[in-house]
Amino acid sequence: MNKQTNSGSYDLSDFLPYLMTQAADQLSMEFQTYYREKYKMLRTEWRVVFHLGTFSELTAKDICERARIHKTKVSRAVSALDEKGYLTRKIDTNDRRHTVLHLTKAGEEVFVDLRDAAMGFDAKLREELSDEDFEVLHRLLLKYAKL
Amino acid sequence: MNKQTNSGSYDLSDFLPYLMTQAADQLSMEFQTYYREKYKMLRTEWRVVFHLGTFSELTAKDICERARIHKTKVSRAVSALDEKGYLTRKIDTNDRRHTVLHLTKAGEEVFVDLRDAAMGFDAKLREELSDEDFEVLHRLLLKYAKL
DNA sequence: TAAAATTCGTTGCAAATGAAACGATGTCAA
DNA sequence: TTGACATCGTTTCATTTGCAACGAATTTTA
Repeated sequence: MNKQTNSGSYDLSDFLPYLMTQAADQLSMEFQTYYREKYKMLRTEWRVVFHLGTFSELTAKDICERARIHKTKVSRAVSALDEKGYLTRKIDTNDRRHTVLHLTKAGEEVFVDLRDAAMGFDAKLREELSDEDFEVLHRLLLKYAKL
Repeated sequence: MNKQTNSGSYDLSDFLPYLMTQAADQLSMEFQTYYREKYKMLRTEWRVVFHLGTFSELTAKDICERARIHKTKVSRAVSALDEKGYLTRKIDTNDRRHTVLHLTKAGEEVFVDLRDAAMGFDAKLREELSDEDFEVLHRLLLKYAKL
């Protein structure tokens, strides 16, 4: 019924959180290499770019909530992207605690490139799966991710 | 056909590596809290304990390969576990570059407790899934994790 | 067998992370 | 009003990580 190698013993690969973490790490590797090498970006930076590319104008807080990233990490990612010239920050005149972010032209180009790369990678993965397998996987991951 | 929220736009939750990372993070959270608070252990430390508990005697190198963890991290985890009194190190007399590790009595108790907690957590997750869903999920994760 | 190369594990250093405190701003209630 | 509290984002500090260099032990090669 299950895939234990030693009869009676509990294997780490039976532990779903472990197995999923390993799988996610393997799947993320290739794409991570791409944005790290091509744009010298960290994971949080690429996620911020993605959210801004998709939703145009967001505050750091918005990104924290959407992406479930701690505000410290987002703050540093935003600073790094600002220094790279990929986004601008504009203080909200209605509530000066808020800073509205949006991508520059250069940032937009990075977004388009990375989004296309992600879509291509995704399409490739999907081709290897039957529709049924994909449906189950996507549904369960969505459920666990609580997105 | 797919779950996009904005027609025509590509959502991050469509990107399998991202979605799986988020799901894995959510699933790992509860268990992580358990070993962090109860035993002040880091993730790598619990994994080392698990491998030693399962396979009794291993070198640091063995653990690196089995768990796909960098030797630096394993080295530091082993040192930490040694200081906590959970394992012993014994230089291999046949090849003095190797150090054979194994759990102490205290380490064994930690292993049993954590393994049981993991099994319980796993069983709870599985109850919520149909056999078909579980089969698909487990098979695909094993495939991607390349374990 | 001597020199070069390899392996195992550790260490030093720079980068990345997490938690808590902070300043600036805004809200609410006395 | 003004004083207490909440929010947004940054900064500081301690911890964790990744990379490269290293020492000791062993194997390979010339």
